[in-house]
Amino acid sequence: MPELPEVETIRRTLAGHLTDARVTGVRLIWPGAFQGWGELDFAGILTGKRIQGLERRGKYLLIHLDEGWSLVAHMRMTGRLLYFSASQEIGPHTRGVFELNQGELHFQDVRKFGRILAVPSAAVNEVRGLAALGPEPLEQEFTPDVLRNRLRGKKTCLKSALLDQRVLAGLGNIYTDEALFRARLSPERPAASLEREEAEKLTAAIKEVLKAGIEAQGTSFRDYRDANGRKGEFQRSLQVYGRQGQLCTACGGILVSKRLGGRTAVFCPACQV
DNA sequence: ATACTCCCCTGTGGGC
DNA sequence: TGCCCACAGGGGAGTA
Repeated sequence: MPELPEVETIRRTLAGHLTDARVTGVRLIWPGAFQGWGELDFAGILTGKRIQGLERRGKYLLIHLDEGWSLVAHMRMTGRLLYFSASQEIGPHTRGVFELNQGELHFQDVRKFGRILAVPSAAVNEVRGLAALGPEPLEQEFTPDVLRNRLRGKKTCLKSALLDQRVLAGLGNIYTDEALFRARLSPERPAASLEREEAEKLTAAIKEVLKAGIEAQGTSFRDYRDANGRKGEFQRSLQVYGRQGQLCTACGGILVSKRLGGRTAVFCPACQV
């Protein structure tokens, strides 16, 4: 579910509530979502620790605790981290509750794909998935040259390459479709075929659409909510995602959807070349 | 290494 | 109306 703008919004809406809070207890309702470290169990690691700060890397949310521990959380498709200032009844999809000295943090996840790991802060970079993460698209270091280098030698289409978190971190199905439309590039283009000028357009489009997504506090196409349970607004600004069969906002043609690398891409076959 | 497909789950919406 | 199937903001395992 959450892509970079949604995870960033969760981080921002959670930071004020959690920073300096102490974990007083942990209730694992569906333990499969939580993983400890070696012989140390998840609840044992957390209990008593104080939260020092929150960090985002790609679609991962890192919650840094004192005494050298961190939580690595990934929402996958339907995960939510919700903060409540007072004790709150659990819902049917609540997989775990972090009791704090002030309030509670609930992890909800309909599809049970999301995971939260407790790891030594020094070992965060070794966590599978995090280890091979590509560059952060909103950092200055992410340039057209970097993008072209990352796509060099790839045999897949542009859409699949952009979804590969090792190429760059944080794009998912919504924002790849939107970025490709803004750059007027077809998702079917061979990833390695971008000319210099096209890479410039795509780099700019990726940065713009992610910034706009963050500004709108994410896309609530269906499940996504921030830490306060609020929806985002970016679904109102989507130009292609979910609009197959509707009119292209640029040329008035019909948007098409096509399965590429196991995911659905929506695009304008006339505008995007 | 790279690039596919399948799979993990539950809920929903469209077609019949 | 009800049933069945396909599909859903993701990514890991397994396979060529």
